[in-house]
Amino acid sequence: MAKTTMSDVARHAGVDVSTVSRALNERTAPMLRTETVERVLKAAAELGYQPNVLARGLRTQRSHTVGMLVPDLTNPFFPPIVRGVEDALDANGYTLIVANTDNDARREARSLQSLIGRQVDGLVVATSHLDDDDPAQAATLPVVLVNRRGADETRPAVVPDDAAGVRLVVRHLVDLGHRRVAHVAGPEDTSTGRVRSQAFTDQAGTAGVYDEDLVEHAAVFTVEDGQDACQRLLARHPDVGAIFAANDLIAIGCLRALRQAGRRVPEDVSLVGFNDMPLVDLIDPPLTTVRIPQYEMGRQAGALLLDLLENPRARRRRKPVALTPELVVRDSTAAASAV
Amino acid sequence: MAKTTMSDVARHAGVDVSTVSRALNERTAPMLRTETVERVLKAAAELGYQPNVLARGLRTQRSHTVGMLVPDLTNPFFPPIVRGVEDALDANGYTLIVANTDNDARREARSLQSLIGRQVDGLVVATSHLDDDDPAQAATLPVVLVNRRGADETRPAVVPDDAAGVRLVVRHLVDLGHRRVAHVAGPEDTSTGRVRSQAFTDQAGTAGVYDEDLVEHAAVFTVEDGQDACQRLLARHPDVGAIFAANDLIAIGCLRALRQAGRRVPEDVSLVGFNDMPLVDLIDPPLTTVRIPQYEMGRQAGALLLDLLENPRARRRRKPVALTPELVVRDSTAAASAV
DNA sequence: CTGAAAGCGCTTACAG
DNA sequence: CTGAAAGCGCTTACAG
Repeated sequence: MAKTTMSDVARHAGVDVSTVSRALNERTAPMLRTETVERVLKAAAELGYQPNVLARGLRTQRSHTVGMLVPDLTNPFFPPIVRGVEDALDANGYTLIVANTDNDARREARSLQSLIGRQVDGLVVATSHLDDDDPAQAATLPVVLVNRRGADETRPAVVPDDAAGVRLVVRHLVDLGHRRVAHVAGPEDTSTGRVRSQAFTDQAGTAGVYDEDLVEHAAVFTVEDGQDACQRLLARHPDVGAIFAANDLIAIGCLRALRQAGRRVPEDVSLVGFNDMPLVDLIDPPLTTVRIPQYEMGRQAGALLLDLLENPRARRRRKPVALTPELVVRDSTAAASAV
Repeated sequence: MAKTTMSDVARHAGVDVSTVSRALNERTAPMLRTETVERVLKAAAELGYQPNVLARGLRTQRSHTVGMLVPDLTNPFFPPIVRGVEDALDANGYTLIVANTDNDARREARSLQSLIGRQVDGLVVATSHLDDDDPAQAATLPVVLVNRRGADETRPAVVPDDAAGVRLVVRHLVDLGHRRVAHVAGPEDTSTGRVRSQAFTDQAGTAGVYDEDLVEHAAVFTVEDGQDACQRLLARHPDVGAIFAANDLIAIGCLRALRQAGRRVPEDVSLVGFNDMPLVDLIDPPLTTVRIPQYEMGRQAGALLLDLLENPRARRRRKPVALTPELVVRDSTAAASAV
C-alpha cells in the first residue's frame, strides 16, 4: 500500500491536483469556493493524506529544515539547549537535524556538507571550529551562534552573561560576611575560564575583597584538576573562608580537597560552582551554583534564526544577546563563622 | 550566488546531466569512459557541487533519513543511545531526525506524522506510547525498538538484560560476604521496577540470601522516594549489611537515609545502584552500580534498522536482542564487617 | 473560481 | 558509452 499522494486526493475529490494544493494551503484556500475546499479536506482526511515535505521543499526552495552543530550531545550541558531550539522551530513547522562534531574540525566540515546536502534553510552553531570565513556556502546560509560569540561581535548569537553570574556569586558570598574569598579559576586558554576569572577580579575588587594570591588556576575543567588547584590554594592559605570555582566539576574537586584537608563545607568553607550541572543538587552537600539558562538560550537562538529566515530584510547583522544566569543557593554556602 | 546544481556541473563539463549523475554514482560510473568520469569529477570539485539529497530522495523514493522517537533528550540516559544510533546510520549515509515526545501520546502522534511527512525510511523508537497496531503508516515503516520490547516478542528490539545486571550485583555482594542483602525496589507499576525486583528475588534466592522482609518499594524512581523507602527498611531492619537499589536515584536516596541513621557507606552498609548515571562516580562515596551499554544499544538498534532497510528480504520478524550490562565497582561497596 | 502546464534537481529506463 | 525523455510530488504563474 503506497503512500497517499496529492493526486490520489485529487482523484478522490474529483478536482485537479493544483486545486488540492490550493485547498490545503491556508494562504491560497480563500481563492477557492468554500465547498471545494471542504470537499478536498474531506477527501484528504479520508485518505489520511500527509503532504510530502521533501517534494514541497524541492519546488519552493525551502526545506523548512534547520541544522544544528553540537560538540557532543552526551555532555549534559547541550541537551537543554537543543530542546530549546527544537521547541522554537517546531512551533513554526521547522524540523531540526542535530549533528555531533566532537569538537573535531573534520567532522564539523563533513557534518556541514551533509546538512547543506539536505538543503537546510539555516544553521544553529554551538561548536567553535566553524570558520567565520568558511566556504561561501556557510556564509550564504543564515547562522545563529549559541553559547559562543563570533570572531567579530556582529554575528547573531545567544550567550550566557557570565560576568553577571559571577557578580551574583561574589555578592552572595560577601552578603554572607565572607572576606577571604578565593577563586579556583578555569584554564586560562579557554574563553570561559578567562571571562569568569576576569569578572571575579573585577567584582571582588569592587566589593573590596580581592586578593590576587587567593586565585589559583585549574589546568583543565575537571574534578582532578580542580582538586589539585584547590590543594595548592589551601597549602598557601589554609584560612580561606569561601571558594568560587569556575565550574561545577572544579567545585567537586575543591570539595574533595577540602575534605582531605579536614575542612567542612559549609561550616568552615563556603563553596560555589558554576553551571548547575545535573545531579549537583544531589551531592553532599548540595552545591550552591549558578544556573545558565540553557533551554532559554536555545529557544532564543531558534527564535532568532526563525526571524532571519522569515524576514530576509531583518538579516542585517545583530548584536549578540546575553542571557542573565540565576544563582541557585543550596547547602554548600553559609554565613562566615564569627571568628 | 545560487547553489550549484547538477546541470551547472553538466554545462561545465560539457556533458548531459544524466552523464553527471552516472559519473557521480559509484554504481553507475563504471559504464562511463574513465576520461568522462574524471572530467565530471573535476568539474564537480571546481564548482563545489553538493548533490541535493531531497531531489534524489524524491526520485528514488528513499530519503535516507531515519526518525527517532525519544521521551526526553534532557534525561541523561538517552543521549548516548541517540549517539549510537546516529553513528551507525551516519556510517551508511543516513541522517537521523530526533523528536522528543515527553511521553505524551499526543506529541508522539504529532511527531510521527511530521516524520512521515519528511519521508523517513524507518523509525527507531525509545518511547512507549506508540501503539503496536497504529495507523497503517506506522506499521508500513520498518521500526526498531530500543530500551523497550514490543507488545509481542517478535518485533525487532534492542534492550538491556536487566536480569543479568541484577545477577552481577547479587554475586558481587555475596562475594563480599554479605548475607543480609536488602533491595529497595522501584515502583511496581513500571516494567523496569518489576523486572529488577523479580530478578533480585530469583538471584538472592539462588544464592541463599533472600529474605522477603528485606525488600521495600519506592513509589517512584526518585531520590526522595528512595530515601523514604530506605528509612522504612532501616526502621524494620537496622542490621542490613548491603542494599541493592533499583536505580541510581534511589541509591542516592538510600545514601541519605543511611547517613541520617548514622550508618557509614561502605563501612557499615554496602550500597549498589543501577544505570551508572553521569556524575554518580563523583558523589561521596563514588557509587558502585551497573552500567547499561546505552551507546551500544543505540548502535545495534541503528545497525538493525539499517539491515531492515537495505535488505527488505531480511524483514521477517526478529527476536529482541538483550545486551549484557557491566558491573562498575567503586567505593560504595566493601567486604561485610566480620561481626 | 479552477484547470493545464511548467519546473524544482535529481535518476533511470530507453534509444542510438 | 552517452544523450534525450519521463517522472518523483509538489507549487504557482498563466489561461480561461
